[in-house]
Amino acid sequence: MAADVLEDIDARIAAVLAEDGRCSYTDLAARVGLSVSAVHQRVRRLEQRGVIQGYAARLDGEQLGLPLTAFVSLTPIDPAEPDDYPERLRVLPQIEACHSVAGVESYIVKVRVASPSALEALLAQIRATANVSTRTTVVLSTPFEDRPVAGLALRAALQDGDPVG
Amino acid sequence: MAADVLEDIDARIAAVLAEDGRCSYTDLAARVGLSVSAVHQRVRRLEQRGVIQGYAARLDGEQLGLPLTAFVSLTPIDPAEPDDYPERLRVLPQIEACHSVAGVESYIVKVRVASPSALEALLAQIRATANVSTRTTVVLSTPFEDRPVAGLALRAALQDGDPVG
DNA sequence: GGTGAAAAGCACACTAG
DNA sequence: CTAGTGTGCTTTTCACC
Repeated sequence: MAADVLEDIDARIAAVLAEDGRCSYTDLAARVGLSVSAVHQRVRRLEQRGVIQGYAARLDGEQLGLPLTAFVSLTPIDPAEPDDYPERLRVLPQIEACHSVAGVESYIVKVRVASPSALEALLAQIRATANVSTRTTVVLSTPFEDRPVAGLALRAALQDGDPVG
Repeated sequence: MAADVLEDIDARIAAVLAEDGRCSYTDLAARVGLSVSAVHQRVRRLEQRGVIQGYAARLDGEQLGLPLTAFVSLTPIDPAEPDDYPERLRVLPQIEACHSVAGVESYIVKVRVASPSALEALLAQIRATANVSTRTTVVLSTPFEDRPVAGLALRAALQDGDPVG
């Protein structure tokens, strides 16, 4: 389905909304050089097609009382088991993301917790609910995160349709 | 217990905005059971305090022509070098996040590219600009990602102030 | 695909209690 | 914090190109 990459205008709309998710259609229209209705229509189409999956406030984990981030790599203990790990892990709200990966381990999950002891407890929960062994990498600091998807900014800046990669 | 965790109401406001970043103040007020002016004031305070750092559209990388995600672990080649890796890496738009971590490697970055060959090129760029060796873990699929920060949903659901973690 | 105009709704800054 | 007022802007739809 990756056959047709986004149109240039749509890419620029997406780029603006990736940076400022609350941008008004009026502003958006001015920035991309279209009428308000046209922009509105395009945004709705992007939402319907699932290119825009939603809008979210970016929150500061530290100020929310969850200063400790870590990546946990999971290795199944019983390889014969059905692979429903994501469903099992989904119930743990401390898990922010879950990726199936190619490598020695099967999954990488990103977690956010309040303290080292909370991390300890969470790891126990992960091992118990998913029947896996874990390897944990603690995050010391995060210079940057959640940057706009690659190429959008570039394409928007260049105002052309050159493929980026 | 974390010195000053968010007030309950603020946590619920943050939870709503984390899920629906374009929610109107009118809706928000109805959902958290406050007047519009009060909610407006609280949101502004949360933005000023940096608890809410901004708003972003969540985009589908695959549909944007960047179907390949990977985690790249970096190890400095020259340990005597000044540690300005984040600044050097920031110029590469394919890098979505950069974390300093405790472990064998010094950094983990998350990248999004169009193809395996684009990944190959990016890895060369990373090694060249940061003078590091790399270890790459390719993401096969992402069952979930960017979930609302842990505890917020819980606290909002329970509508009380029990600590989570 | 695009425009522009009209009605309804909302943001925002007030005020007073 | 609530409640209300008011202006201007935004959203949304509709007819039309």
